[in-house]
Amino acid sequence: MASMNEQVVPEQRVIPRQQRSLATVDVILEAAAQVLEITGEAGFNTNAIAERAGVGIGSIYRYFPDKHAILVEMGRREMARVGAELTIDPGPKAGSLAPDRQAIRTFLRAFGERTRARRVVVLALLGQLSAGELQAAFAQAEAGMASRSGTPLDRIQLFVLSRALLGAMRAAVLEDADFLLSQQFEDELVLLSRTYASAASRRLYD
Amino acid sequence: MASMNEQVVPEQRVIPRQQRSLATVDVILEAAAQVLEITGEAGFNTNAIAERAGVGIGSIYRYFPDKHAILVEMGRREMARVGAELTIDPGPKAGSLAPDRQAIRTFLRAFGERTRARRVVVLALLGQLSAGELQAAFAQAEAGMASRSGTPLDRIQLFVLSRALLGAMRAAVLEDADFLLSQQFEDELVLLSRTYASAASRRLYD
DNA sequence: CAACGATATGAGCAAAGCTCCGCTTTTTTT
DNA sequence: AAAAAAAGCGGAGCTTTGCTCATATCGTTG
Repeated sequence: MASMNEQVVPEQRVIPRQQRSLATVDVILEAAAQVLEITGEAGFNTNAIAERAGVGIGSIYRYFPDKHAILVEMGRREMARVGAELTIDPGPKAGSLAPDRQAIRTFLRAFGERTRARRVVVLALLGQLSAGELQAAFAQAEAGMASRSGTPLDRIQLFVLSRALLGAMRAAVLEDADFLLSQQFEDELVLLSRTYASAASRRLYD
Repeated sequence: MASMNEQVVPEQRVIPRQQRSLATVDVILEAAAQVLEITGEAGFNTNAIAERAGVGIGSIYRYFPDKHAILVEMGRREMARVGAELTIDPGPKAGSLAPDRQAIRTFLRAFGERTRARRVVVLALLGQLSAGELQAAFAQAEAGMASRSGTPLDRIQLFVLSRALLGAMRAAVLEDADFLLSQQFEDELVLLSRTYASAASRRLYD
């Protein structure tokens, strides 16, 4: 269903070809983020977005099939930022168990930073986007865990590990946990990942 | 904010006193569930609910402050069913590590059963209800983990453990994982819980 | 049975998502 | 460079939907 190489437009809408239209899309998304920050989710409506962006409502619906798609694209871009930090991430050469920990820490910090910068936006995205819509964004991180050196996990184990980590991070953001950016929280997530991966790869059930 | 002893009515709405009104609330909630199952989230609107329930729209708003509150109450009742199974749960007498595992298994199975019975409803609830709205429902399970015999966890560790488990279950339901009711999935969650709790209580960071 | 609170109703209001079609700008064609 | 075609833009207004409110009926109590 999802295309792989266009940058911007979801679903059966027009693909922008001129620079003008790409700029319009950017303006709309930026306005949407601002509306969200200023008026909260309650005031997040298409008219307000159009007005703030200085474009007609029609222009929004030229590029987005519906209002929700705006959120989806915002999420995609937000997560791309976080994902980018993961790839830039100074992957350790020494083939120890280190990759996990480093990736988790990087991911968590990038996540935390975005939350600080755009709290309401991240909240809305985590709250409104479906699992599938967020999944693609996290696929990168998941792949990282899979390709870890010494611990081959099957698909169920990989699922459990990635969703458990995501669930803890998600909850910390949504519930506004004061320890989101703390050292201990990072440590706990790393510990969780490490202990489970180790036991799971050896299938130490009971 | 939340009251503690009324059974039915959220927020600043009228508390029903006559049997008739209690029945009305039940009828509305059942109709809401049916509308959700039949027409999906798209068709989940107040008019449809009222029509299916055979009551006026006004009657809905007599007992629910807004549409979302209907979902919240549905969630509360759904979770109460799951929670009930937890308390009935044959808690093991021998003070081993068993409580966790048993609770997790019971919880997961009850969860899975409700999902089979009312798939769309559970999906909508997990998708639409906020963390805080679901939190109360899971408080019981969390308390169970806290009062486990030999492993004292601090609040961050408890948060990580409970949200990680919930995150994995939630994702399995939302993403329609085929292994939701499988033995291995249960085993993995128990393993996750056991390995992390053990290491965390001894603070084995790195 | 009178009177009053509790319960029920549904027309209709207000707000918001979204369409439609005419207008303007940019690109392509000849 | 003019004309034609394509792409982009706008906003009045249609439609849906959440929700209110004035009115009517039911149930209970003295």
